[in-house]
Amino acid sequence: MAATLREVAERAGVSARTVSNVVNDFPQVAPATRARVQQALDELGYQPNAVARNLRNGRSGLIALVLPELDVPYFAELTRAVIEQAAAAGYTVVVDQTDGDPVRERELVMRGNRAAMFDGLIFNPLALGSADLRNRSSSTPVVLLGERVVQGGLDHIMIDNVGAAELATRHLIDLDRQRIAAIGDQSDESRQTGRLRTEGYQSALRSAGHEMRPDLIRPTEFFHRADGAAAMSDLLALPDPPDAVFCYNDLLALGALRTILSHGLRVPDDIALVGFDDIEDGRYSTPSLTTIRPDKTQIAKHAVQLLLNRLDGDKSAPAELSADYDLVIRESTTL
Amino acid sequence: MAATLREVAERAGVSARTVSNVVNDFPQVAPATRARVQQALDELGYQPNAVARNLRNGRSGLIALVLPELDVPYFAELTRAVIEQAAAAGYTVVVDQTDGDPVRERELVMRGNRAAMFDGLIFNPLALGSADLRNRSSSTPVVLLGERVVQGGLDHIMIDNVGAAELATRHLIDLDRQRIAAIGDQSDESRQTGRLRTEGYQSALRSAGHEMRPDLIRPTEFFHRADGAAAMSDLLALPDPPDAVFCYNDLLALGALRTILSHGLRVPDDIALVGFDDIEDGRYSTPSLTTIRPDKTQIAKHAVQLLLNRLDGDKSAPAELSADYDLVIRESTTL
DNA sequence: CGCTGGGCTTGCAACGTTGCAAGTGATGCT
DNA sequence: AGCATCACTTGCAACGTTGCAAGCCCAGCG
Repeated sequence: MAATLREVAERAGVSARTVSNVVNDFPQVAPATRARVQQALDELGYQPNAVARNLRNGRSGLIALVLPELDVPYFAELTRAVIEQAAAAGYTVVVDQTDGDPVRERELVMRGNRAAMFDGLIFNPLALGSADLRNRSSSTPVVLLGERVVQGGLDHIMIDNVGAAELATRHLIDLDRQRIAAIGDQSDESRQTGRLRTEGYQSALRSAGHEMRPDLIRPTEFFHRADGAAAMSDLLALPDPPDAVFCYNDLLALGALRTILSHGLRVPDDIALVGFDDIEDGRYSTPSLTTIRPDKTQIAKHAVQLLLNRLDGDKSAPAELSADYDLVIRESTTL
Repeated sequence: MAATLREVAERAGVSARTVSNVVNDFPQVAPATRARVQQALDELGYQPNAVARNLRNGRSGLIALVLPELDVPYFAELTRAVIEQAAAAGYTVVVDQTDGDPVRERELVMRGNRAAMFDGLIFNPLALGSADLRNRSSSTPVVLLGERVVQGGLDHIMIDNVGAAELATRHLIDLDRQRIAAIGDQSDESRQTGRLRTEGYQSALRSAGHEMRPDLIRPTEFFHRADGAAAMSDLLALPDPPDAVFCYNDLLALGALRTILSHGLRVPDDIALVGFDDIEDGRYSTPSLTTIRPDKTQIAKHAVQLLLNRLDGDKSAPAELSADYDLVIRESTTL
């Protein structure tokens, strides 16, 4: 069905090469010829065959974005930004979900036959750790997103999790809260996010001279609403429950919020709440959610730019870039 | 860097064709040869070049999912389902966002050079109407999602919007609500969703003998939280405000909920609320949201299956499939 | 011992595109 | 008139893969 260069050439009475020159806007084509070829192109509705092009010039024009879950708002918003950035550079993004499954992550990132299709990868690991990533056999360039799993050796866009968690916790301290809990700690070695945020949380408490109560640090398996709701139930069941909670992401906070409200308590009057990620849901909850806002556009921009540099043969040392963040104060911490 | 068939062949002392036979598990290869080739494959870490393969057999293995916004939860959840279904069939999904911009929709779906890259499209139109879609010049098969924009002639997966809206409204009637409002009407010809849901809403009111008050039907430009919040403000400002609201999607309902609560009113005591889509946010809001739940997995399954059939040369008449839905009753309508 | 057949392997060509270098014809200069 | 120059156009080859049909070699049979 689709017309080829050769067919257009025949119709216009020129060579395929000349048609190619017209299609690609090469200067060395006589105006008259160009017009004639253009007409043939239009008549046949010619569309360049992307696959053949890609084979010819050795690139597929495709980059893969590999992340845990697409329907988690933070990732959905990040994905939007990555797609936009990549499109601006003429690249197309394929999104792959791993559900945090190490087998799927390995398959997609390490050597999966899928990999041969992509010029590069942007990878937000959940289960895969340093050991895995270090001996990747595939030569496709990767940029990592998220906390630092690998010490050097790979391009990486991250946020200062410790600093951000400190900022969030200090905000609660400044509100004169005495029993500040944390939801989202993770002991699992491969999941650094939780560990780093706990580090920041503790550091803030310590420098404010607060008591450190291990029972106020609640681990969760995932970062979903359900985990936040369950952890909050546990906290409320304590003999001496918290008057403030720092949740390691907004979904946890929204789950916790639901539990608090259904216990007849008020936010922030009884319990103040801070989240992380600044997803849209938190801007419209009641009360709206105070949160750490990472600059998602900047993350996407850096990631795509870094990857494109590698594709252009940039051989410089692996980069580690930190994205900006700030604290957005909303109703959940404002009396 | 990546090894080619020829290189493997040289190393194993056979022809490229034989290596290809091994890679593709063809039966006609002597065990000894197979073993030797396999070893060479392993040693070189051979990965088939997807682009060359695709050129050879005329398919790219790529389907595009074109939708308005990826970071709207309904679409994110739908996208997850489509990716899973497509992956099961060996296809890779490229997600494209149009932001409801008719120019971008046209570019992507009608003839954009992007289109030549995809074997097929799954398209959820927002701005493009029947007139546009009917004279598509591209020969790439399309399956449409959403309300029926085109009368026949194209494959289509839809929900019975009128029936679902009737069900939602009847639920509010059964609660003895007297002044039932609707948020999300759309006059724009190309956006049928709003119109159809209004139709169902009105039909339910009519058959229950309820008064029809035009001032209780609020149009919105988009289906975002902000639109719901604004429309709800207007409704509350009426001399005779509603005691129940049917919102045409969950985001509108969450926005409306926020407005209601911030006015010191209670849900469902003062105002009962029903949404549409069953996004996860609505399951964790306070109160949780009664909503129409379309079977997203089924939608994705039908869409992918229908598209794959077309790719396999199925020439049967265009199909119009309706996905199932049901009413999920939660706190926003339970006293 | 020669011929047939089957098991296994191979070379060629093509998918649609573009880089390269060579080709064409007309123009201008000496 | 002859030659260099220029503007434009072309054919060839190759990207890595696989369908096709032909080829090779050995076993088995007459």
